[in-house]
Amino acid sequence: MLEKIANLLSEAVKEDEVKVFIPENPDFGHYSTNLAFEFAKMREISPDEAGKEIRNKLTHAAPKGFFSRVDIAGGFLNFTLSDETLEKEINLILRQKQNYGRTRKGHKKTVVVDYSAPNIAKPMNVGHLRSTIIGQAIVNLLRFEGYRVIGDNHLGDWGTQFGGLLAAFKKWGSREELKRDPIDYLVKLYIRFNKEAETNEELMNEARMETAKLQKGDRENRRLWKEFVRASLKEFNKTYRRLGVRFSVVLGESFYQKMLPAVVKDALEKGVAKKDDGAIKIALGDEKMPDIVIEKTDGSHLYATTDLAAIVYRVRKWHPEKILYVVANEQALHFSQIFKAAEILKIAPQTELEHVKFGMLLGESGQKMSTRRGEFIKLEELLDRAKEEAGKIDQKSAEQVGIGAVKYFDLSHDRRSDIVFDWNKVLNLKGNSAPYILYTYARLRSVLRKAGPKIKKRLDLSLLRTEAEKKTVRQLVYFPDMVAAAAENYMPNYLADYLYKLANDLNAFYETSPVISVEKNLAESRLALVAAGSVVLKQGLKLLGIETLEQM
RNA sequence: GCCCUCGUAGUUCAAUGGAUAGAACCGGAGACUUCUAAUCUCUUAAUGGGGGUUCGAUUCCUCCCGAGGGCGCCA
Repeated sequence: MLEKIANLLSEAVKEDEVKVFIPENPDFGHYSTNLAFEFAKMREISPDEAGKEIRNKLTHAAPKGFFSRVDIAGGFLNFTLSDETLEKEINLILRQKQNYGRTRKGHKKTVVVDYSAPNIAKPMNVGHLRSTIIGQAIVNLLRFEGYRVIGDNHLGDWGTQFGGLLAAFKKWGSREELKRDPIDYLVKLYIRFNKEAETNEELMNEARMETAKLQKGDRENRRLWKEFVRASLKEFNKTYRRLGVRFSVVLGESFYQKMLPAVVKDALEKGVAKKDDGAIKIALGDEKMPDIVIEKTDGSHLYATTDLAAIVYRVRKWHPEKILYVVANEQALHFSQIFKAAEILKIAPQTELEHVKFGMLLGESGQKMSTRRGEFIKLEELLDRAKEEAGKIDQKSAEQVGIGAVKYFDLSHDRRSDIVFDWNKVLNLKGNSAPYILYTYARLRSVLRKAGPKIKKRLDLSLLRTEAEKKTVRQLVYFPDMVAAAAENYMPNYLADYLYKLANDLNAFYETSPVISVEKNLAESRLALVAAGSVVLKQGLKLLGIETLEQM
């Protein structure tokens, strides 16, 4: 709708960039534009005059009866949609159901979303939560906008820590224990390794040797490493299943190892990389960014090299329009370096690379959570506690409500800012939370069930005149706009915020407007509103990765 | 030292350069013989400070103060 009005305006005044927004105050209509300010300045006339001129032009361009009124206030033009338009829109919701708001903006365009990326042999902690939850929401949103989306879990399955792990496992390891609780066991082994290595030089050397053997393809090490990966993945998948997260592909860092020498060779041939102190570096020619090492003196490669290889691979394989990296703020410098290098190397000329960054989770003290201080909470533990908390109110829906609450807590924040991790806040089941919206939905569904087939869903807007009803209608129509804004800016919190407001309006409507016990025509109109509300809540939550419940 | 983020009610968070800065939690007062009270209705309270750009600044620029993060031949 927002786009439609912008197009109408832009057609009317022959101007490309027209900004239309949703005014917060409903007295200012459904949509507003500040176009008259700009016009006034350009033509040196008063905003009022400019407004009138635009309004005249618009009435020719707009379909008859589309707006019920266009007001001029200062330099603002305020558009109020006619009942006819609103009615059409609500009926569209009822007809299209979960497809209401779906667009084809991304038709024939591909986006790769790199998200989650846990490390093998380490438990997923709340730090991984954000990437996983935000990443999945972005994947859902972009698909809804018609993009072909490749969700890629860039596993941390390669690196020097495997040397220590291999050495430790060969010395003290037991297959049975690995089977029983793989990640927990591997962590214990790794801790023991680090502790003993402090006093035992020999152990460190062994680890280095094991790493080298693994990288050269030693059969035994390769087999063990694969076992670690498989066991860890099995546990991760349990968590992903709980969270409703699904990847298109899971290509870890190890996947790109074979490509690394080629990346280095290419960079050397293009004259972008140079040998320096025995290592190979890419000079970025930017004061704000240190150069990046892509090959160490000993010939081995690094994180940065892998990332460059991943770009090459993704571009060749999917020809994406964009690659999004849903990774924490802390890695901002790393990604600017990589993107700059990609630019100089010309390995992704048609692809936009973007770091979709997110803030840290801080401990309750407001400080960074750290493993050292024992503040890093395991993801599974968090989910279990959320479930337990929700179970205090209702056992049957505990898992879904609890997990929904955790997801919503994350997604309702601006992803870029740090969040203070407070159990009470995360597990809050009241107010601005998933359970609040889920509860609203369940009540609406209950009304629909109780009404049964006796009452038809037939909308007559002239009957819906209370404040609560009008607010709800207004809010419903905004759904496609909010989804589009959330998708285009990779900001799921726009949608979360919207759903909360909608639920708020629906609850007020629910309190004040009985459906079943009223006169037939009114009942039918209200039931239509209930149905439309439930459709939008369900689909909106689904895009955030939260499943609704019919009863709770 | 250099670079990047961020300072909004008591607390935790919102606000694509727009109109009277919104919520939630906490505190206080009310509402269930009527479609589910995990609900609803009232109520107190905020843009760190100084300049600037603009018709208009929480938002952009600049300085100051304060907080966090990053600057590895780690990932």
